[in-house]
Amino acid sequence: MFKKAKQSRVFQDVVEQIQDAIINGKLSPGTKLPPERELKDRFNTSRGTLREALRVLEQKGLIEIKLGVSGGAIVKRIDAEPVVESLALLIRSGGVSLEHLAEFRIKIEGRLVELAATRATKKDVKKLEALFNQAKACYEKNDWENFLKIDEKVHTYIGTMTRNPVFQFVQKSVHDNIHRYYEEYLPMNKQRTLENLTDFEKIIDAMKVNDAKAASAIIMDHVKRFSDKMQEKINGNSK
Amino acid sequence: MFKKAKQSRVFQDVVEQIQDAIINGKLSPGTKLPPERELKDRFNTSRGTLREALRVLEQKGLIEIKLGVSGGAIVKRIDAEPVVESLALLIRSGGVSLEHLAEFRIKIEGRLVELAATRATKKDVKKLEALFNQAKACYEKNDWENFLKIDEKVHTYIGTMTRNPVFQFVQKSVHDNIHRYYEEYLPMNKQRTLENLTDFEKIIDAMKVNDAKAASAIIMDHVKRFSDKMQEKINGNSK
DNA sequence: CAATGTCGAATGGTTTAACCATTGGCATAG
DNA sequence: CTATGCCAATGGTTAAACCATTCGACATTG
Repeated sequence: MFKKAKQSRVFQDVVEQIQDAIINGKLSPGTKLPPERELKDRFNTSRGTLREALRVLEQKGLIEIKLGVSGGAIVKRIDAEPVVESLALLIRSGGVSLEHLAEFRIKIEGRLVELAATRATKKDVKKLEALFNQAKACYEKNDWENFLKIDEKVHTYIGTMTRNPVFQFVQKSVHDNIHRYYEEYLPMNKQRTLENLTDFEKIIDAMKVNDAKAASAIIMDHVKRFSDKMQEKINGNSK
Repeated sequence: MFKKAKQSRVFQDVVEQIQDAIINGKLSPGTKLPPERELKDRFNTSRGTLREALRVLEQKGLIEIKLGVSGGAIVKRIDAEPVVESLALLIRSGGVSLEHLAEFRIKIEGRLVELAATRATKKDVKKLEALFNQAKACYEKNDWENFLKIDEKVHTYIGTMTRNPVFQFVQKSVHDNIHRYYEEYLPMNKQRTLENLTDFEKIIDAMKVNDAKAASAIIMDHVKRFSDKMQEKINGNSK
């Protein structure tokens, strides 16, 4: 019947006005807002209050604030970063275990790769091959740290290949957060890295011919195998 | 080689300290932080700066601020709200279309229901049946608005049944945002509501016997059917 | 005694005015 | 022309005061 009475906080009104202007395209990405001392007059408020509004907008990822002369608030292109960050907060605090994450990956990543394989272009394959060569170089130099970094890039890039931002930020959030566990519980070695590299090569081959079914099967096997190993390790350590 | 030099903004340091304390469980949900005038002394900063930090924490969904005597900042239980909100921003600004969301649902929701069906308890089935009866009552009273609300609750509850918070967050974020589109582009009618209700009943039957495969097939068909209809409607309207 | 009204203190919200810190351009010296 | 250093614009921070909301304590009234 009734809505909650709107709370009257001046800075919220300022946030809404600027946010609406950005969403409606009245302020495009790259536009510089006037300096604080001018904005405060326009909104007929104090600098402190205005700055609280700017903090909120910054946190929402709508503006970026630069220092110095010719600094100020600049309208940002809206991206998935705030989603990834808040999802990360949830994961880090919300009783999300490695097992939860692994289960999610096992169920979901096959489908994501399916989509990526279906939509893979020659350019995508080229990009993947470039990453493969970097990974191979790390393998040969026994540089596990950078190998893992490239591995994460690969997963993120495959997310991009879906051409669907929802998949992209889910993939990014999961991998951002799973990586910490990897480093802690599943230290790489020559054999494990080779295994990873082999899977990677197989996936590229499947992507080349847009074989969604094959690509999906490979990744699901890959994820499952690594998750099981990590789980073993964790159980073993806790004994 | 080098990391970006940390920018020196006092309020960011305050945010980090409080955020870390919350994430590490040193501050549990429900805990009240000291009043601003006391916090400012503890952090050795001014009230203005402290308040900017509180704004950021509030926006992150980590604290809630109440007015009046015995008011103040209270640590919140972290939930999916910030994810939902930032996702909504992305969608509203055109970064994510209905098509993107629908594609994601079609690929993912089957897997989620699989898991839910596998883990369904008698209590879960009872809860679903209760929701079913509410939905049926709305159907008979032609109360579409509340029907949709219950429909959303059902999807959220099925997310809960996975016993996996990652699935829960994703499900909630997607459905919160897809719902707006439903109301705008796919007004319910008697026939469509009945169709929805029938699918619901079938899923409950599958859940009762933990038939993951059947439950998954039903939901995937359901999602696909409704997404197609909505897409048709949108394409039709834009002509 | 119970319901109601009133007041005051605690706390967040806002304002003002000043100063500090960073940055980039411009003037000046070499 | 180049390099140095100064200056002004702009965000960051501080301090002190006042306003607005809330809630408990106490008084008033029936």
